[in-house]
Amino acid sequence: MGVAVDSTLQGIDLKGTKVRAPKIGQQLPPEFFDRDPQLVSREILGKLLVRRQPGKLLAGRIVEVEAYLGEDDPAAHAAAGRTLRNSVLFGPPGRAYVYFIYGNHYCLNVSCLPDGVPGCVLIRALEPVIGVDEMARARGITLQASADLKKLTSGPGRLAEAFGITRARDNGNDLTSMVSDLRIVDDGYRPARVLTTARIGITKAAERPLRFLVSENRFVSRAVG
DNA sequence: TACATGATGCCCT
DNA sequence: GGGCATCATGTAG
Repeated sequence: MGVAVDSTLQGIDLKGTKVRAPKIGQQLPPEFFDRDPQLVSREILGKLLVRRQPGKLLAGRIVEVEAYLGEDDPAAHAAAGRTLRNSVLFGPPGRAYVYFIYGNHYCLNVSCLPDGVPGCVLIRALEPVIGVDEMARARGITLQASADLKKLTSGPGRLAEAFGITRARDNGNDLTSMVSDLRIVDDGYRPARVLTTARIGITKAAERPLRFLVSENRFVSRAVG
């Protein structure tokens, strides 16, 4: 293997296999997500997405997200109103909204705003922090060069696969609950600089600056420019 | 019941 | 930079 991993965490086994439930950081409360998705987007950058299961611990730092609003946002799944598929968006804040796209990929969002008001943040890229080997296994990738790390979680479909996120398993789960195996925590890290650009891969309302990313971070799905 | 679509990623040129 | 796989979902008929 021999691949170096940039990490701001210290004293943690990066392979994540023999870690005995370390306190990674502070659990984000539901109130954090009970706000405008644009504000949540900015502030969720730098936080850790954590998957904790028996014999498995994964963590990745959130470095790129997009905000999706309500009916005033034509690109949002909530724009056409509530359906069986998007009902999580209309529920309480801090829940996982997972959808299946292009017959191949899952994407993870976090619901925002109070119960009854739709809105979410799409997690688009992570910087791998804990459990790199497990992520590589899940992605079917052999880590040989440092550049291979970027293939693990740089993109919404990629990170979902690396973390084993599926609709059947995670949709509707409370990311702010201590008993949930998928959570978002704050370990104190703060991005030095946040950039804002147009959202990626959409046709409607494509000009709105609702994509947020950590400046200078190599794990974003697409460089600015 | 049929059909059009898509908040992607991978492979090829 | 462009083509395309692949299927759950929503909507029209």
